[in-house]
Amino acid sequence: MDQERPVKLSDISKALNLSVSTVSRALNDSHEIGEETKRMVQSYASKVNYRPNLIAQSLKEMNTRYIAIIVPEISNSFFAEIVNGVEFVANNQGYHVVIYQTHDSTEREINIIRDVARRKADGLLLSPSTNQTEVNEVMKSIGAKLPVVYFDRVPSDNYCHKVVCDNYQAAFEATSWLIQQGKRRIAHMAGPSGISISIERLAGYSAALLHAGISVDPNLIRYSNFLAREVWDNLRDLEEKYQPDAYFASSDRLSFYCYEAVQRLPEPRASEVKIVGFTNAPFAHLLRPKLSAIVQPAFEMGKISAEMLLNTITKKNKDIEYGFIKLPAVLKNTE
Amino acid sequence: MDQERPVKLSDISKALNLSVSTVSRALNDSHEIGEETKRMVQSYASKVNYRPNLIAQSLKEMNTRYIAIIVPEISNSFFAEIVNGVEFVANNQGYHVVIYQTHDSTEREINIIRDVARRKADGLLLSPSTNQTEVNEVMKSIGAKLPVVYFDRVPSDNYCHKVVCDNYQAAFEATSWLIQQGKRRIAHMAGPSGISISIERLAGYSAALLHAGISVDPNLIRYSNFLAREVWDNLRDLEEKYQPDAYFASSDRLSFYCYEAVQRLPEPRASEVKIVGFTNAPFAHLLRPKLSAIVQPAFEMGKISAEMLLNTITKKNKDIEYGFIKLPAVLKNTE
DNA sequence: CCATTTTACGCAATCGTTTGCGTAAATAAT
DNA sequence: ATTATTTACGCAAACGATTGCGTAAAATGG
Repeated sequence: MDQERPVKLSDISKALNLSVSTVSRALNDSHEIGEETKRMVQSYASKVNYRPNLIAQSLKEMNTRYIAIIVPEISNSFFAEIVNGVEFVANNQGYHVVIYQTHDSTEREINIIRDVARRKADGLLLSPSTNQTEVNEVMKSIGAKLPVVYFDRVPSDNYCHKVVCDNYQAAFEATSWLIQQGKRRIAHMAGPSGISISIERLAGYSAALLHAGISVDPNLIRYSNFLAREVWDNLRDLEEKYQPDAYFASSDRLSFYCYEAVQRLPEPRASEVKIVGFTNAPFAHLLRPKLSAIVQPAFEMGKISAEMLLNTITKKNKDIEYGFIKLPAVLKNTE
Repeated sequence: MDQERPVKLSDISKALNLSVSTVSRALNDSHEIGEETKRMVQSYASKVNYRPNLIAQSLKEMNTRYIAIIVPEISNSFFAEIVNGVEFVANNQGYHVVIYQTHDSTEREINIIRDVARRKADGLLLSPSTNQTEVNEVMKSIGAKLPVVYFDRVPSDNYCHKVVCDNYQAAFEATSWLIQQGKRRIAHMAGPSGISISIERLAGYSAALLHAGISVDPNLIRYSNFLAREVWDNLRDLEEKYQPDAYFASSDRLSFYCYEAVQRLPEPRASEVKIVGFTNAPFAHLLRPKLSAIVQPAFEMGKISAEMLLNTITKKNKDIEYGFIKLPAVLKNTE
């Protein structure tokens, strides 16, 4: 028969005529409990299926053995892979990973950060949608030593832990590859102008053009907020006025929206225009015509982020040594 | 200056020369606290950025105001949409949603369920990878009144809450459409044979064939565990021996693995073989040749699941009335 | 054989909240 | 003016676990 109510230490202590503290120590295999008593307690506990109440434990220990990760959208393969890398490391060290998504809403993001702090997560992995100063505000206001590692989109200052891929290099290579294919009028579909990844990818794109002796035309650079409508509007405008011969899309979603819009163009443009974009979608290589992909080492990024975070959690008394890791991305699905 | 340590009730009570209980009541707007005192306390609390410790609250209240959802893989668009539906409802009612993934591992699934119980989540949404009797075992052993709603993959018994899409109908329509297209040798790439969705989809497939006067050939039915390798092996074998003229794939991942394998076949088969499969991938419609898609109302399923769960959580004293909701799926991307 | 250490356990405080109950002072009722 | 009621607050227990400290009994030492 199944008990109606989870069994707790005092249930065991009553049943065995022992004190609660003795039971607790016996279950934790303390040296100050007799071997025989330990066996008694442990066998009884497993018989009645005792499981310590993690809330009570957390309150006492002031840690929760879980870390939180906040991402814009879990369905985005890039972030899903990051989460998998994080789980891989965290689970090995006995930590659980709690996933939150912001759907690119600043309000949600702030609420989640506050909640994570109030629930006393042991650490936080964050790729902020929100602008930097606002994130700083929130971080201050929670008034706690909540260890944070930023990934993908990171603050510019150096007093925090950061894990990114080499966006500049990746954008440089992608753009250079398009140039090698004979393209000269390369449009850049960029993300929001404020955030780190947009800035670095734009820089790489510009550098590649200049390196090839092509001047950077601001008209060919379009910012948008990961929304299909904005990408489509930008693309229509570009097509009407400038007819680029290639597109470089700066993120997963932008890549697909851009690809879709190009495919809807009348021939021969639909098949002539080349597209290269950041994406970790596992099925991107199935598209015809091809979508050339800059693939980030997302799983690895997740692993490293989690390792950095867990390090600062366990060595929290030591002086902090801020880390900044930058990993290479690779260009795939070229011909 | 930011405080080093989160401020707690006793900090406020000392600063204001009040008792902790008075402070607590003042912050909770209790009627037995004077208006002036309330204002004092509230303004001071917000000045020092007081946030109640949710762990302590949970321990006292014996609820946590969050629900857990366990899915095989968050990168799977179907499950990601479900999660979004769940969040939509839960957040509106003041609940947080904690997402876990099993990666189709029974061991992970069981560990997660145990952990969810120990952390005293107020409820659980579950699409079990694990076989039914084993799940029942675990549910018994946690010895708690943890409300559960099953979705997608559900147990066969009627003493639980369930939300699914009409798999039989969807499979019937998909298969019938292939028959209308003139296909007769339709292979079925099915999921693991034990679980509800596989059984129902197979039934719909078979019924459609019989309805059209085509006999069901067991050789054309292949089970697999959502692994690319298995799908590819099955497909190679089918191609060598039976040369089906169409494939019906029974899940998101199976659809893409199957599509990919077919595209690698030598022409003219690659473009002649028609494929229809379950998928909620947002970019499935970009594929050429087409992948016809059975799209499940995932967001809706998530919403309904969450509503059912929150109902049983808040009305837990009332007698339980088990619900079983079945929603229609639609066939898209046909010509 | 007595003094000292070790063994094995219990008592009580603690983590940060909430809440039932008790009680002074203030107000209202008679 | 005396009693009854309300108002506004404090004390202490509780949620379930962990742990420092105290202390009998047992083991050890000289």
